[in-house]
Amino acid sequence: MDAYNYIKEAIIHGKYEPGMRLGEEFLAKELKLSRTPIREAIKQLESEGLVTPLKRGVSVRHFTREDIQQIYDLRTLLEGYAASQAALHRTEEDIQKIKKANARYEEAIERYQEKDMNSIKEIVNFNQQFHEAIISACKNPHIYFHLSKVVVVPLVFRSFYWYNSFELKRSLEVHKTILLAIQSQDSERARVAMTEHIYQGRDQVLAHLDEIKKIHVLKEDSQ
Amino acid sequence: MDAYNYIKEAIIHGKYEPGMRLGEEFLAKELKLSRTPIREAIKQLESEGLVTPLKRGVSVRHFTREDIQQIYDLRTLLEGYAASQAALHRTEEDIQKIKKANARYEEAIERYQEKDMNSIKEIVNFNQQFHEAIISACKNPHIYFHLSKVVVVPLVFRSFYWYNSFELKRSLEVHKTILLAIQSQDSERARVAMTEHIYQGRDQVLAHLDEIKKIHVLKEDSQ
DNA sequence: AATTAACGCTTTGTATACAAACAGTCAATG
DNA sequence: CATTGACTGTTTGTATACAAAGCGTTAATT
Repeated sequence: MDAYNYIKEAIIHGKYEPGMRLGEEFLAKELKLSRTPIREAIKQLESEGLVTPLKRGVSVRHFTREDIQQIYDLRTLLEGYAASQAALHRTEEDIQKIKKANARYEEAIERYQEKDMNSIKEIVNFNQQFHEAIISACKNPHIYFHLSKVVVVPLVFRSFYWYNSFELKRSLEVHKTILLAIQSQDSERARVAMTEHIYQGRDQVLAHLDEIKKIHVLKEDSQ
Repeated sequence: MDAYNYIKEAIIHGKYEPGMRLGEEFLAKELKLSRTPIREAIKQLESEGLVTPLKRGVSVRHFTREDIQQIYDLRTLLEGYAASQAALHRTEEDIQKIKKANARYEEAIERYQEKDMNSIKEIVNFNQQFHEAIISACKNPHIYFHLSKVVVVPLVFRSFYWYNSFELKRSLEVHKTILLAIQSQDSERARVAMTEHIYQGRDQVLAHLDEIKKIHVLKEDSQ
């Protein structure tokens, strides 16, 4: 794995906590690389907004309540639109992909063990596949490109950390509603259901924002 | 000016044409720098989508008709939303800023000389200030952040290259309509007017897409 | 005692050297 | 004649060395 993805994952999973300073030398040692590739990775992360520039170096970005409100407003707008367009332009193949992702999501939820990192990673991953399948079904690759930067994965990951079994199942049901709307080309319903779904995710993030600053990464988690 | 901005400007103004390969060594000579800072700049431009990765190195991104359609769809969605929110949340100060930008825009249009690069640059610049003033009036800095990446400046620049005096004045009138709607907190009107305005810009780009591949950068333009 | 100047240490920015990967060419072989 | 293989030159990827800029601490002066 290259420097960019390594650092990104570390931020997503909370290994590098919000506010933590990321010195080049430090990262170079951590990844056993020289500073050159590290610097390039940092530049990219900076342009995505995952780290914020300091007077010297960067630190892991910290998101305030207000940030989260605003980011999710943006996300509902874009992903709601994507869902509505997907309903209009989806092919049979798109539908199969969405179904498949959601089936895997369902399986992962059944296997779910509270607060187990690998279990969460799995769920987050299939959830992401579901959303991405819809976004790519809208036939506007530029939406996909930009949404992948709007969706701040650390926040999504945190929201799943706090889901309980019931909430996961509810989220699964909403996924099914969205799928059905897209399948039956009901674009407005798809938009509204997606919008509501994302707002629920936002509420989850906001509800648990203060509880801990860091999700503890367990030993057995690091491969 | 740093490597990133230099290359970006060169792409915007057509000095580096779409499809042109940008080798590190070449850019290093051009900017009289070593490859190290060049590479960092390229990584950033890549993550913004201004250049596309090749098997080896990158080339200046070429936008197809379809790309332009899709990008502008996205832009209307976001900037239409921004205008509607600006209408709801604008302060008196915001209005003054928008007015001021538009006044300068008007002056620049009066001074306009067809196909003169500096004249166009000036107009593009004040137009941008107008749009940015509205976006920042919507009080969601994340929208600003992402819109600045959605709005592909090379395309905007090209569209202005082809505007004639009449079209510029019409665009000015639409600006005034948008301003009025924001001032009177008519959010839906602001959204619709902005959306229409951007679609007009898109039509302009599409209409002249084939005419030339490159806008010739005049000697006296390079400072 | 407080303010500032200067020094040294840490960290980032840039250049250069070297290693690795890729593309194109030419020759050998079926 | 086409296809494959090795060779060569070019370009990117990484490491390291050095330059420049920031920050903290200490010492000197008021």
